[in-house]
Amino acid sequence: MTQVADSKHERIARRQVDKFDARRTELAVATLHTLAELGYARTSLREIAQNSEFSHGVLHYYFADKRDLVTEAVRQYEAVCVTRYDDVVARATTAEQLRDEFVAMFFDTLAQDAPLHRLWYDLRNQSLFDETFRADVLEIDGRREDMVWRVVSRYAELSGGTLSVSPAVVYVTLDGIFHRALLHHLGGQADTVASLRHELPGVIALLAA
Amino acid sequence: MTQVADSKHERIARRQVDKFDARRTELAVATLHTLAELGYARTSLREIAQNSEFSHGVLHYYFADKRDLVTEAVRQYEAVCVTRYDDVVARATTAEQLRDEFVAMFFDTLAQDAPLHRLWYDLRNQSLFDETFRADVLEIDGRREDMVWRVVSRYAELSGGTLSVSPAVVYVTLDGIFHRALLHHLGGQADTVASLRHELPGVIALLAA
Amino acid sequence: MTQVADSKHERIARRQVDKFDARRTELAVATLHTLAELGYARTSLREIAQNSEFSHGVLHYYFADKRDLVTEAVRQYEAVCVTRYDDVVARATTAEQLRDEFVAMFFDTLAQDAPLHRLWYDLRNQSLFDETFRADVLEIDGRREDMVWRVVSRYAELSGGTLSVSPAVVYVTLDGIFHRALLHHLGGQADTVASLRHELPGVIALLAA
Amino acid sequence: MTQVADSKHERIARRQVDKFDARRTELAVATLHTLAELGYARTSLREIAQNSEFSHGVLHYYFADKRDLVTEAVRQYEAVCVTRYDDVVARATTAEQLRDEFVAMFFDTLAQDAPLHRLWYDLRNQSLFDETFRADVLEIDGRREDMVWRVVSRYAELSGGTLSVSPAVVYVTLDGIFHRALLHHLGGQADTVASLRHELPGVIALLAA
DNA sequence: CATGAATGAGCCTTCATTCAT
DNA sequence: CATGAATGAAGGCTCATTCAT
Repeated sequence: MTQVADSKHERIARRQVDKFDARRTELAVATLHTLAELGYARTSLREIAQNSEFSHGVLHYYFADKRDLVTEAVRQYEAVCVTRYDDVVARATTAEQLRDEFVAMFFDTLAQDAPLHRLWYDLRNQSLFDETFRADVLEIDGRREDMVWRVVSRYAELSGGTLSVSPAVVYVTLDGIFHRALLHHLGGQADTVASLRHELPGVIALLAA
Repeated sequence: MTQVADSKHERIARRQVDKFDARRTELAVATLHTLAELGYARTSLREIAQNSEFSHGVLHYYFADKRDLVTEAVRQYEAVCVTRYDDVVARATTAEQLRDEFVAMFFDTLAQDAPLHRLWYDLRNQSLFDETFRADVLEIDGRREDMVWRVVSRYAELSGGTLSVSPAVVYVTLDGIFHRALLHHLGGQADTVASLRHELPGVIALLAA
Repeated sequence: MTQVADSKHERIARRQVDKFDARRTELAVATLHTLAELGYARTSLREIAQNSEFSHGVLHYYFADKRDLVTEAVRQYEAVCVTRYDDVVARATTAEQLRDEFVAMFFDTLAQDAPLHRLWYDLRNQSLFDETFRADVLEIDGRREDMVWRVVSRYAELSGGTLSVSPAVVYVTLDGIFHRALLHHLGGQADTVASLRHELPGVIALLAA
Repeated sequence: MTQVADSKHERIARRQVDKFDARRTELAVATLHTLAELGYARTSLREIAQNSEFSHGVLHYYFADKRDLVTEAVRQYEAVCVTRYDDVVARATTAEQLRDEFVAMFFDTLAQDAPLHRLWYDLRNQSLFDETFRADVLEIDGRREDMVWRVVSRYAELSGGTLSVSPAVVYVTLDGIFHRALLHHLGGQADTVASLRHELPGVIALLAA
């Protein structure tokens, strides 16, 4: 009977853990939007709570502190942002198609998800000062690198080219272009963004010559 | 005699303006260090003052507000950081020499001035959310781009190569490498930094093939 | 059941709103006393909090800013101070009784509530410089005028006299006497106050001759 | 010789005292304007200095502290404001003329010197909280009372009427009208001011019936 | 579990005052 | 004498965090 009771307790406990985690995730997602809007330093827990359907007390119930909450939010970002181009890679049959679809999506998400992207850069930057997020940031950065590498190496494959630089360099180059385009996009300088868009195919070709 | 008196007053006034500006600069430099240590969001005026030999009231005496102070601090950064490689360019007689000295200085300042560099990235990031510093940031970013371009175009000249990408792409590529090296340097991952160092000459060669 | 649950929520919500408002009022009253003691310009939120049983953070929890708090405090004052003589008017059966009870209460509240009255004059004065409170001040001033008019017109009615001046002039005259009496009361000049008291009945008679 | 030297010293000392006082007066007058614009509580010594041709250090040289300065400024106000109607009284030959000229000047200075008048009320109000200015305020108030009394008693003389109320009541009535007119003037309610102007002659007649 | 009342450290800023020059 | 550099107390306000209900 004890055994039965125990397993019942276990089931309940497990279910509660699930519920707990589900709620954490829910709160983290809600957090992500406010965070993206205001940036890490300017976002208060009250603000987050007000933009959600929860009280700010509940944030402290589910998260140890602000860092814990933001860390969880970053992980939610990760889920979305490290596989973005995988479909493009999967369905591409020619190098040109891959390149063009990649470029299109690249600048599409730039405009669509600008706030979310700047949050990513914000948090990656925090990790220069604060170890808290560093491990998560490095992991996500690695996955983004992998994602980009999948695109460019597939491009090389399709185009018969060879990659002369490391995944790291490929990543920082494309990410650098993205970052700069974002900066000018937010600054309202559409022409600079357009120049970068125009130049991107050539850069890809250069990397995988 | 009035004239004499006037010119005396003028001399005094000029000297005082000089003194005022000198003190402003002094405080801006002190600010820069605290800022570099803690990051923009975590730096308070009191902290800055405590790291100087003055009271925090002095900061308000010399600067209209925090924004004014930080802007001035950024300008101090600029003075140092947008001409760093000019001597290297000036004295280089061969492409190899230019490239090697550039790489050496690149990783030297990375290690030496890591806090200052991360501050730069921090402020550039702030400008994604807050237009306060955006104009200054864009201007400095432009100057950094020019600086990098001077290096790479001189390299192409010496090596007889041609540059197939724009200054913007050259900049974001090298700056992306720098940023990533900084992130790993601060994360204690010396091996990643070493890889990037090892790869940098090839990247330069690729850009100016 | 949803309905039941909703109405339960509503009841809770209502109760909380009540509690919230009750605490606001409580704090506004506490504010009023500190304000009355020190005057508007010399009263800080920290001081107000210290004279209450709460921390100063609470003031910011219940009030948007200092202006909001002081406005609420003024409204508490209003509730007390614009109907003060209404009972006297209601129960008076003869002009003499009305006049005498009015005079008695006039100098009674002068002595009893001197700090509160000087606060009123202080705030009315602020509104000469700062329009923040001007609307509230003008409204309260209007109500005070009405209150005084009710007294004097009832006096005229009972005495068979007629009022030859406007409510505004009646008000400024009696309020002027009050203000001066207050000034001398606080200055310790009891004799001047006594003179004014002695003369007040005649002034009322003159106004409603 | 000692005596001669002494008397020389005395002469110099006297002259320096004169110069000292002259400078005090000069600074106090300059102060008055800034004070009138902003009100007592909102006026900083820096602001005063900036609106004058002096440095703020000099204010501390000539005045012990802010109160000392403001007290001196009030005394400058006094010089102007307690004899304003004396010429009107002196030249009046009929009651109507006196009354009309008084009313004209009354509302003229109201509009012309509104900032100065509100400063007076501000300082008179400070004295309800702060003994510092009380003696000066009471003295000035007494002189203003005398000034008003000279007008009204002369009016009674010319019109053959008798004054049935004390100087104090006459003063507070007319001053009350002035204060209210000022409040509405600054509040932009010209109609209320016009009503009061229209009614003022009747009030004077009533007081000196 | 969830709420929101309450706390108090800390931030930016203002300002009277002191004092070396 | 006069200046203005420097100080530090104090003010309004924000916010992460705690905790009774």
